[in-house]
Amino acid sequence: MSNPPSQRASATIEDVAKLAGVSIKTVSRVVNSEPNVRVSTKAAVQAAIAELNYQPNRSARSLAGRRSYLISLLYDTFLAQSAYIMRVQLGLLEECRKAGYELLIHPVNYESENLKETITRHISQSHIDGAIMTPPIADLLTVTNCFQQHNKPYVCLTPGRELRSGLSVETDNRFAAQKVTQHLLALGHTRFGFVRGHPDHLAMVQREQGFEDALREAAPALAQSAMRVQGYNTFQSGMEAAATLLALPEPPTAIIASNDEMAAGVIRYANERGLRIPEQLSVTGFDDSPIAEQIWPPLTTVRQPVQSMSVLAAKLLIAELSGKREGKGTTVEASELVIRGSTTKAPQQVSQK
Amino acid sequence: MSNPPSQRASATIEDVAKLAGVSIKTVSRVVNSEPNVRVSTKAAVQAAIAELNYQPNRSARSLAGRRSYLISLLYDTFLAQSAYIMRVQLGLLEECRKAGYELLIHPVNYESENLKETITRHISQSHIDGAIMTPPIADLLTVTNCFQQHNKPYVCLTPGRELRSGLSVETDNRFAAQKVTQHLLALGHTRFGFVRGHPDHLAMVQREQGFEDALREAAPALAQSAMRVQGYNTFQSGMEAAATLLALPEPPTAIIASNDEMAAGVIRYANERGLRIPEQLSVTGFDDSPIAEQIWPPLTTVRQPVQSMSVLAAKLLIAELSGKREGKGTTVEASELVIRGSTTKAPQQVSQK
DNA sequence: AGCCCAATTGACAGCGCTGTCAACATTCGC
DNA sequence: GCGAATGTTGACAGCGCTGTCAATTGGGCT
Repeated sequence: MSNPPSQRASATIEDVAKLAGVSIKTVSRVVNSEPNVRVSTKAAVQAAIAELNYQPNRSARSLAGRRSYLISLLYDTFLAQSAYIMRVQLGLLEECRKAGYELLIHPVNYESENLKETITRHISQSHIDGAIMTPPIADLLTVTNCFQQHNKPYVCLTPGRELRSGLSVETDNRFAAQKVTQHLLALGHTRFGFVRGHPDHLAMVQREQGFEDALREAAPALAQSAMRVQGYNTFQSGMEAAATLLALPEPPTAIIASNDEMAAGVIRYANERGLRIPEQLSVTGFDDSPIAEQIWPPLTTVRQPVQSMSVLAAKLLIAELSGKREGKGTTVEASELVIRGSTTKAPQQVSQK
Repeated sequence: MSNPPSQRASATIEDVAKLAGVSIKTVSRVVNSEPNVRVSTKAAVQAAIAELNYQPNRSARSLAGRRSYLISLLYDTFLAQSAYIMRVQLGLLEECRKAGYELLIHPVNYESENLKETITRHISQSHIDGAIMTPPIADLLTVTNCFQQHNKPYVCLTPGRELRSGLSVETDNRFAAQKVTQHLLALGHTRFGFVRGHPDHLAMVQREQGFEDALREAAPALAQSAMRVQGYNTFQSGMEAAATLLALPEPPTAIIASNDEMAAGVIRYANERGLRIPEQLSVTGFDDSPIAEQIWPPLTTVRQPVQSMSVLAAKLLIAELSGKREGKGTTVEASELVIRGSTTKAPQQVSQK
């Protein structure tokens, strides 16, 4: 005879409590998986929740409690168009949805003067529970300190430095770059060009170190003669780097780019110049972003488990928020060399030392 | 002598009220730009707000009032990795930030059985004020009806159908496709291949109509002989479409793909087969996504003002939410033909009718 | 000056939930 | 079988803000 609560836009905790014949607080306990609820009570409450299709109100929860169930993804505006960030978003979203969190997307300019204020404001205004960030944001002490001060947990994806606090999910950039270089060495290449990544992105520096490691290990002279050019992670900067490298009197026969976009730029430039790839020039990238398979020839690169890393990052953060961190804060995921059509044996050289 | 409120994590409306010597409610009025506040009072309150760096608490606002300052972006999981969605996100984010809104990212599977429930739950649980959606989600009556029922405003980006209610930002797909086709006709092409877009994405159907329009206008026989192949908006499906088209006894000399990813797939397939582009085959895309400039040869395509359209969509929605809709709900933005290297004169034909 | 209407302001009751704490129920140890 | 320890439950007071409505003020007019 009473008004069915289903008519309401959404059932409240009170409706559930009434239906289950318990107090509001007990429903709250069940919803939040708190201990000390009798099994039979719990079942009754869950039945009521299911019947009313009850969804806790996030605003009320956030206002009353200490948690907002909001997680933020921070990245540089620069990356905003990258396939990398899309994959990160997907991974995070997947995990957030499972755990009942919402994801807030926050591109910020990492070079901005008032970055700290921007982030402080974001933290306090949006009431986020924690954040996940990618380089170069993750590499800024200003930012991580800010989170520390606010006592908000955060997870850095592939930070390029040791984290004083906070969690991280990393990958073996240096080792992977070493493997790429060794792959080219094994193909007989001796004249190398290296396209550096964005200098503020420390993971990029690690890639360069791996490159150096491999060359030095093979022959110090190689490291000597290899040419390094600065790039900025973009397709355009890859083209420019290629222009520089291929204009050398003794141009390289293999170019290692610190990411796929730049490698694609190199290939594109070489194509324009009529260079045949890989016969006349081998090119490698890093990341295995979609573009690696969409250009011709397809790119030899390093596959980063971006999506699984993001899922992991979300899991770490959510575990931390739930107060049940398992194990240590840093997790390393392996990457994998993917050999495609952009690399082959070095062209015949005039001489051999 | 009193404790400086700046020590607190964040100032509350009460702090501001005290400092300005007015009531909480008056501060609320100023914050929400409500009328009937004396200019001098308003100034005093604003000064206090500035001094305390006060940020209203979104949760409290949302709980007490009717607005959550949360907007959702709905799109199909399918699109989740596309450059298109990235650009949409950027545009929306830009505008949301200006207006103090947060953006919630919601990829959903448009083929899912319980899509309606998923969205209903999203609306009620996250307390969103409104949503912006892209096809194919925007083309589903189930979804738009759902928003209508909940009385939540929404904006559709390039919906393929007349909207019964709701706002939209559109572009002249049909006309643009016509222009592309005319460009190829002017280059002397007579054997056309058309790669259809995803059938559930109605804007893609409009593109096909534009193609038909142009052919019929030029010569009905052309429309007769043109070959249409189904694609699904992906690079991969573009490659498959190309395989079908180029295996024909009389393969086309020009292939019009309904988006850039598929066009890139066509070019990639042609490359693999050793076909020279554009000399032996002209290819066009649609959208002007980044890939258009990253492949070789660069793609002749139609530039969609995606970012400005998204900004506009956000503006429309926010205006609607603020109760001050200006003008009508549908806005059409112009697109532009961008001629690059993937199209040229038709190769010499054996005969001419 | 006196009266009325509109502009301006504030008191107060929640929004739906969680934290605190006290009340009550059950179990354990001996 | 009794007190203590523990498990289980609910009453209640807000969280920070907005909506409602009543109180107060200021002007314009006669």
